[in-house]
Amino acid sequence: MSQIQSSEPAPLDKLRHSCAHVMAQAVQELFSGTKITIGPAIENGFYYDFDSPHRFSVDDLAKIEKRMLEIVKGNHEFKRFELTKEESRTYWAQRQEPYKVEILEGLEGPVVSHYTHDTFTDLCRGGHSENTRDIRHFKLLSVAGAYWRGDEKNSMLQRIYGTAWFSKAELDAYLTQLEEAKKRDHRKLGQELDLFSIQDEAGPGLIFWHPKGGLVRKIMEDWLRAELLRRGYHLVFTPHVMQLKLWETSGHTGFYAENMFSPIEIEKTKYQLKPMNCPGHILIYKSALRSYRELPLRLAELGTVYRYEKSGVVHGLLRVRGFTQDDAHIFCRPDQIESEAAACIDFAKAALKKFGFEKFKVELSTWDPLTPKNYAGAAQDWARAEGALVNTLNRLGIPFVRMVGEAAFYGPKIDVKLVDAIGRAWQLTTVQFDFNLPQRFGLEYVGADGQRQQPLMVHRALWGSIERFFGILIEHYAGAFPFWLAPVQMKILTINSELASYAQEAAHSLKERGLRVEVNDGADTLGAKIRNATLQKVPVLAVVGKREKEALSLALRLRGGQDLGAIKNSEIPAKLQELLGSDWN
RNA sequence: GCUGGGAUAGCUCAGUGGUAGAGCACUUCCAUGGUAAGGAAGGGGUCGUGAGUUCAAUCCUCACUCCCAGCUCCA
Repeated sequence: MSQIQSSEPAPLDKLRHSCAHVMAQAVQELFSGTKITIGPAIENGFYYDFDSPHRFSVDDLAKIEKRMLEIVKGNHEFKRFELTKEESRTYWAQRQEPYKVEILEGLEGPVVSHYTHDTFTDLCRGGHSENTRDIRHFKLLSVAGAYWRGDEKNSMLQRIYGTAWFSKAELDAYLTQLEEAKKRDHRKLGQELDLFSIQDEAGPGLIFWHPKGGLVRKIMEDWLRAELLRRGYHLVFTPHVMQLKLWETSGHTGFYAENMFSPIEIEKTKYQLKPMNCPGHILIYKSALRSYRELPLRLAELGTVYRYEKSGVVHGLLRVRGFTQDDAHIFCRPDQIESEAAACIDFAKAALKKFGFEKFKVELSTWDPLTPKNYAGAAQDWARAEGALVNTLNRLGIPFVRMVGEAAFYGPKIDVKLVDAIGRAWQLTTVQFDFNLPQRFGLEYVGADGQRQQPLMVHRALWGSIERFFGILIEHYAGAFPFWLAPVQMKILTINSELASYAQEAAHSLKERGLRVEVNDGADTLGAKIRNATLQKVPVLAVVGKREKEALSLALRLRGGQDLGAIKNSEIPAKLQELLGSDWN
């Protein structure tokens, strides 16, 4: 059932929602005492939430599917009928479906619609297939917990997820896609390619960057630092622990406490591990009397922060407890706010595009005027800040979704989200407007008229965090990093042991010319060496045999299979540059 | 944090109330091979941690830690 959908759902959504009804029927038949709640169509499928004395396991799914197939083959029509709310309440109360009774409370209008097929009826706004025979190609996927009405204060229901399609081909394609997504899971690839690890002995959500992952990170950071300097930022470094009272001034102990590690006490003074970089940059701003001529002052830091995340939410590189933000704080005059916000968005586009991302979703997160106590600052400041961000987005012609109540405690923000290989959306870029911290810290600059003024602040991170962005990159490229980003760009493989010294010499000379080259001169056969290097997704394989040695060359093969034949060592960089184009650097 | 499922060699996993096994990886030896796994031998595990039941626990019970799926929350 779904009472919150718009009037006419898409045909595929109708099919999926109908499939959810059929599943609910099967579940209620097979597991007595099961109460139904809601079961909408979702992207790629559907779910239904049940309250049941039975604990559903993956093994139950096959049983439920079998019964569903029988129901579907019964060629039952989906029939709509209406009851007044009062009639409906009686109906559901008699059937002992308390969740349906509760849903009714929230519905408007004198009558509510119901849908029936075979023996099953649901309170439902509708949008259904005509007949159960339309539902042929479905599969139940998983069982999980879900809070009633999505509120963690409510009881936990059991949710069964499934997928349904018009044709078998579409269903199979979707299931194959799920398999493919699993293969490019960054946690799996991170281990297989020896990029990073998370160690039980060290703690959850804390990342160890291995040599190869560290090298990719170094390349990412080099690109970013160069771009920061080119765009008028200053690079700074600030301490990881600072006195707790600084965080009281900033408001973090009040508004952000539940996300912070506990303070550390030393010599009777409390220190706080930093959850954000802003106060550090503010102290640098305050270290001198600033002139309006210095603004905008853009302070950037690859700043490592630590945040307490609930144990159930840490996830590979994508949700961690210690991470490095590509952070910056821009101190500016009120008349500069829109141009600075626009420059941030331009920078963000460049930073994502460089890594192969073209598509993303933009959200404008605003405060919720109904709960002002969750935010710092006055209503008119929030309105003004929001107006500035809306103007910027409109002027750039960027479509966005407004997210009420999603703002940071100190100001509204523009967020950019990317969708990963498995369809999850992850927040990366954030551009946040802040009129609050400048006030709390008493920031000033001397205006053209010699009067002290208060600057405004823009917080921004482009990749969000290097860990998260790296995780998404691994999945995006399925571990096959483009040549310029690959930790090992070329692997030289010897045919027999007599070629080891020539291979080392060739590697040395290519390294001198800036290529990241490794040699495999071990005892494996050539076939095994090729297989290993291929599994490591090395972009260029270079085979050395007697012929190549005599011609001072290497026989190159690109990832993907393109055979370049033997090329003289001295000509290799130029040849690769020519072939690889934008992947070269 | 919540619901459910897990934790056995570096990795992927099998297995049993009488203290363990495979494949890959690793080491050594043989082989010197031309584009996705050459052959042989060997080393390696307090079976996540701590209690309990038992003559005996990797296996059964409980607690904890961590991991996985989802929910809630977030960069």
